[in-house]
Amino acid sequence: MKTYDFNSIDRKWQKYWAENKTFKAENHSDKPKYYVLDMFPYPSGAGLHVGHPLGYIASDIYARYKRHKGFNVLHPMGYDSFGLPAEQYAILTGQHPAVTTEQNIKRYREQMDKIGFSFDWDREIRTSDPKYYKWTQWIFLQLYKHWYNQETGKAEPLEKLIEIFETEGNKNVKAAQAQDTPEFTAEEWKNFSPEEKDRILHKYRLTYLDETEVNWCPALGTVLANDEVVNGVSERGGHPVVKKKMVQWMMRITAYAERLLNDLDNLDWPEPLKEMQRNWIGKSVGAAVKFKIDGSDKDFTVFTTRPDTLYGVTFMVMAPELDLVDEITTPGQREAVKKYQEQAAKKTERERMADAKVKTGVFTGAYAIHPLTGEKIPIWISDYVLSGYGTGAIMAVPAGDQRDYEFAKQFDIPIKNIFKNTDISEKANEDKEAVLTNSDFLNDLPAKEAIGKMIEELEKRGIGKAEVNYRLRDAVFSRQRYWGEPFPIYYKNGVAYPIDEKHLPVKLPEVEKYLPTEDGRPPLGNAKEWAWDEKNEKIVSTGLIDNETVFPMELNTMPGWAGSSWYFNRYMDPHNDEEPFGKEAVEYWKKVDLYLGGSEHATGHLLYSRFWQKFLYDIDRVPEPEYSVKLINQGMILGTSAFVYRIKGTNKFVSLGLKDQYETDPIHVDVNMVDEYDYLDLDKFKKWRPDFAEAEFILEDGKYKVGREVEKMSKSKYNVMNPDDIVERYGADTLRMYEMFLGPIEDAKPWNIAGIKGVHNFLRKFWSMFHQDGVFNVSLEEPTEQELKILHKTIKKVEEDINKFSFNTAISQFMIAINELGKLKTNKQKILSPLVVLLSPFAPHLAEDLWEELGHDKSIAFEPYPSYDERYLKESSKTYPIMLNGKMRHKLDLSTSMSKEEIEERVLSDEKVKSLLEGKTLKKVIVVPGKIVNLVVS
RNA sequence: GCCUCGGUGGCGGAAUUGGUAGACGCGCUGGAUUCAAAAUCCAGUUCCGGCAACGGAGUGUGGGUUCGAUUCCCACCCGAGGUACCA
Repeated sequence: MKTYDFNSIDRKWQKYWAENKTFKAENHSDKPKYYVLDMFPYPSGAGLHVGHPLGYIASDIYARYKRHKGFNVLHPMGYDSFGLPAEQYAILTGQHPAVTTEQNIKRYREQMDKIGFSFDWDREIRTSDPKYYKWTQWIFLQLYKHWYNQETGKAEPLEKLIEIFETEGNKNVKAAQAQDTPEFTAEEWKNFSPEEKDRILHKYRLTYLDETEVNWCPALGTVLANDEVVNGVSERGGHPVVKKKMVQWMMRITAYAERLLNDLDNLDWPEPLKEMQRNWIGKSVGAAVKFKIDGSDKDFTVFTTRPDTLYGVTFMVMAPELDLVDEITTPGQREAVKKYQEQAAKKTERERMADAKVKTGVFTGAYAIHPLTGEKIPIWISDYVLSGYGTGAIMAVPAGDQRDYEFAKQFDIPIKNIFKNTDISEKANEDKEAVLTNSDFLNDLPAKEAIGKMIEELEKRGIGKAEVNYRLRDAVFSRQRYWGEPFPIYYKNGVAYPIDEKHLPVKLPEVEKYLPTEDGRPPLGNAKEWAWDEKNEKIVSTGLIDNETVFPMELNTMPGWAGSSWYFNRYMDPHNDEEPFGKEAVEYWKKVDLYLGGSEHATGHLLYSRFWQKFLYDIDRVPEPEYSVKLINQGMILGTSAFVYRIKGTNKFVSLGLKDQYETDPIHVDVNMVDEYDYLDLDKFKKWRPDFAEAEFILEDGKYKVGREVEKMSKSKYNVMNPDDIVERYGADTLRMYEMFLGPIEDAKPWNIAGIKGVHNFLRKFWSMFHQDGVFNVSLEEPTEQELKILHKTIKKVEEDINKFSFNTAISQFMIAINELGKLKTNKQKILSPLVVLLSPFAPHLAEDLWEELGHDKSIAFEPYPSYDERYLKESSKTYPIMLNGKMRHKLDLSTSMSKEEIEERVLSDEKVKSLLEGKTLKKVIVVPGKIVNLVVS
């Protein structure tokens, strides 16, 4: 007898879709377009685990749903295939990263194919493919050739800037630029040497070289961007990170800070994610105030959000790294200052954070002059002031800032109380409602009013002005790595020059070793063919470098986020060799309509890609300033780790229930060696690792019970579950539906297959409705009113749920329908046929198969989505709860056509209601039609 | 510390312009089928009391608004994520 044979159904239809290119998206269509995108994966050696497909399944359901709704759907997939693990594997084994990457991609593809995604694989892209990174390099060059004009609020070609320089110098130019840009006239500009001009232009470019303090990770041998450093250690591997000054390529993302911040308001993104980006950008509004240095004509500027507290300043603090510190330090203090600076420089990020509780610092011996009172104010240095934020110097107001307060207490600096009726003997008063005193013209004002007044006064006297500051910093774009995009850059006399666009892609050269060179240069320093012949415009052997005609090329590569910052646009036109993507294609697809991915990319990929999109928008390459207006975060699927407990210093393992009697170390064991009742397979365990071969056990009831804990899924925790086994055992449709049934997409949830039976049963029941004794048997009879009601209710609810991305409740609706129809033993074609279409996004393999059995010769994928008929949703009567003071006491079936008055009359005449009201006074009757009747009694 | 989100049965989770709390699934209990088991089907399943009808309690805790609160307001407790000397 034939049964629901999911394995052969899966294979049959996966083959069919591939052969017929069912999901190929065209760039022309009469249908409206819809673009559904998943964050593409990094193809790691471990393969897909059950967490990866969660988002892919959700987006696939929605993509398939949209096809049924008559949309031309773009649903692509690709690989973020440059990255660290492949390179580290190469260092260990000598295997070229391209080879392992290729293998991993093959495995990923096989696994994805088994789940039945409706991707258009003809559009697959890989960031490590020269045909792709050609355009990543191209975008880099465009950034290199543009500057950010704050007057027009967008990026403009450098030629335009040069024009301005030639006519009026840079005096009136408002640009995002380096802080140390000198001021010059048109005349001076014309007299600059070409090198000087280059150097100056460099200060304006959107990508530029700069010696900056970077996060240097010695263990990884590379620099890291701020978002790659978590709690003072590297995100990958958890290695210590130190500050180091290095010349690096930078991305001037700060130019876009305001737009990146403002445009968040128009995005339909999860609120926490938007909040993370807002905090990361960290806008603060305040004032810049100029302080003169006592006994010198030098001055310096501080940034403050509380200019109203200027009268409370009792000392100044500078970051120890600030150049100005050396200039102002008095001979007497020189040694102490130097010692402190050295200490501060040596600290790792982590140490600095750990030491944050106690304020440290040194007096420079110098004094500043208070701009309003003329008082002498001592200047200190301390690492609680950061060189990278604001001007790296602050005015300290111990009465109004807790950090300044602690510093003052630590070093016995006077604290001047500038707040009325406030006790500051214990801590500073940071309340903005506090009213000022001892503050001259600001007396009796709260901060809100005083800030504006102070700024007005500062501007009038020319000693300060309103200013906005951002926490966001320019992004480091260089990595000392091999497996990334090379820069199309060479160096002549220490100045960087671009390699012309027509020579792209600049292909990654072969190297013998993937480690840095012996003299500490990045891995590309090992390349034999890595020099630029300027005359012949081609890459030649490094041995030919003469710095006359042949020059060294850039040895750094681009970071992981380069390729992922624009891939969504490439999918629109993935095989274009003339442009990154054609105008016509982007005009058609415009932007991503639905983007699915994890929130861990909030301040990395999701911020950088918005930045590049805005740049591409400015240079008129894309029609939208935001590439993804709707974004959903899928939650992580966590693993359920298993532990055995080894008695300290022995090779003896004690079962969970008895472990408290011993001193033990918990050890992760592979979850595949543990059964569903948490009992360990001892034979497998002994064979697992050689040092366990002789293991002894202390059992309870003859068995070994493991401990369980929910953790992130990872190879090292031995808690990874692969989707392949589930697909083999239950079929792809069961995996798809089960992952969705687990709970809301956004929630993190531990993986357990306890409930998978329920979903699998549903699919088998559904199959059974079309078959009798295993033989296809569907009736052409007209459905009854009752059957139609079930159908139309289901259509309505499922569609509502899909539109809310509430796939777990949509699946519940299917189960309810099947239970109800099962009771009626329905096998009518007119009921089952629309239900198959409805189910198709969730269980596409089964749906295709039943669709074929129903006599169709085309894929179900483009079948119109059934619509519901209101008439079948109306109830003729409803069971009303009858409540007494809000508590349910009785039920009555009443016609839905009755008016409020009729309902009230009918309820009050009911015998049971009469008996309930006995001995009580009825004060009020509340009737909510279709919902409840509430009797208010006393 | 600050920001954001959340707290509902044995478990995953439903339900909010305030209106029958616990849909659906898992698990569990009983029954049918079977020599038996698995599978399947039927019934029950928030907790307490009761054979039952029924009664009482109940959405983290305490208060408030309301005829009526999981939903709104106030205070607090707990958990998750983010962030941390950003002046």
